[in-house]
Amino acid sequence: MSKTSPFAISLEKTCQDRGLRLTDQRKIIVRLLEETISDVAFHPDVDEIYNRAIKIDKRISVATVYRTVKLLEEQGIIEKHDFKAGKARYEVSTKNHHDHLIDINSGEIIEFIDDEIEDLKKKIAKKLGYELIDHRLELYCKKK
Amino acid sequence: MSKTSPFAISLEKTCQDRGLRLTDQRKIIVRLLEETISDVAFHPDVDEIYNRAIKIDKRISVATVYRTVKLLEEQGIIEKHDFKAGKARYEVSTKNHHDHLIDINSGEIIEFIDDEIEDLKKKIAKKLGYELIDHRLELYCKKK
DNA sequence: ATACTTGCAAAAGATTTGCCGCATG
DNA sequence: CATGCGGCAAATCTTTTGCAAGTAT
Repeated sequence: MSKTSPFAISLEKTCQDRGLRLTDQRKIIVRLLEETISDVAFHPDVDEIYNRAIKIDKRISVATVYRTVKLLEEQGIIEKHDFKAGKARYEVSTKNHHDHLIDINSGEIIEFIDDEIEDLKKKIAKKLGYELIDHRLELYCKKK
Repeated sequence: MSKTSPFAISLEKTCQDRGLRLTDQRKIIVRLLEETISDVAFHPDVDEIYNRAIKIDKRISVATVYRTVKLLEEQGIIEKHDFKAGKARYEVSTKNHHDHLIDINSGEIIEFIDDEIEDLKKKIAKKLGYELIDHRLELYCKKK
């Protein structure tokens, strides 16, 4: 929160600009999600967000977290990931698309960007007669 | 069933070799899954398998489909996919790893293999100090 | 014979939703 | 003040599981 990343134009502001009502609970959730900008390895699931949230303000329910997270995703403000674990994980959308490497032992998530692979994705879609809209690449690895 | 693909060494045989008990219901499920070999666009979910199965033999339950599909996956005989739709989809494992292009309008799934991208994956993992164990690349596209 | 499988229905885990009082813009 | 939002609990959806009975090897 104090550490401002170049992307952190304040999600609260972004939400306001989109005309989303800024309730106390949304402010808290949005603030927590903001941490995923500076902490690239932090991809919380609903429960993690909820548990952190109630520590700040008890007047918040899981339902609200679910609703907020869904709303923000529809707005393209955050992204939903699945990482093979049964529950969804979220992070703030950044301008530059990145992929994920998941440490299958520790569960740690590492983000990476590789232009070469991004180009290839587009090229492959094109070759098959499609336009690339969205994509995901996940590398499940173990430490050497 | 009649059309034998080069990979179809008969899954039934494979199961036997692994010491899996071949019950009537397993035979049916396995036979249905075999179709994912010849029909590369066919990635059924549990319900689809179940619905086809009961047409062949009523004495089969969804629970068994879930149990069988899980068993086969643990054996590495089939693969589980998630494709952003809430439920898991399955296909028989083939020797050569391939990726998926999902038509976001029709839901159609296209498989493709690209050696260049496979190499890149390994290279990236290595660069980050990891060994690539598993990976998934999905391109969500729309027809041009 | 005996350990593994199955069906059924209940349970579990994640996510969604109806209702109604309440807060935001 | 009006519309949208939140809490709560019930409802959904997918997947798992306990139990008693049946079956493959």
